[in-house]
Amino acid sequence: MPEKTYSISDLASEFGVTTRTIRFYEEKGLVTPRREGQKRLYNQADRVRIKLILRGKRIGMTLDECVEVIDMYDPEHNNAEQLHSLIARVQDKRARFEQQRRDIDEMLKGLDEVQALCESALAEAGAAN
DNA sequence: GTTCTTACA
DNA sequence: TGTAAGCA
Repeated sequence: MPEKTYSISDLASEFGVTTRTIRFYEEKGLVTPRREGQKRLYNQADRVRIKLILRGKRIGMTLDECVEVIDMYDPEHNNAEQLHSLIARVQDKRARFEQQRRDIDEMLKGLDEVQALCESALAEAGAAN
């Protein structure tokens, strides 16, 4: 039987993105839906690809990284390469995010200090007047 | 009503 | 990516 297809709005609503987003991904070469005249027709593979791209984006991967990983798909050989590559990226992301968290904690600490200084200065001013 | 392209923010 | 214009 013929493969199920989807319109751009079908996928947009399913994944909670706008049609603009999907067309944008196409411009970037992340997906290449077949055309029926002018209309884009997405097949199951296109659908999965978009789903994977959005998943990658959620974990901090750039669109380019998503494509790199997705295009490594190689079921003929376990996908070992792709999986190892993905694991490496995940570890890298984790390290970066943890560093960012430390940086933010430091800034928060700095804010606490400044705020405390300001408040004590106000308290003294109030006591003097 | 839905999708498309193009262009600007 | 959002938004808008002008088509089909």
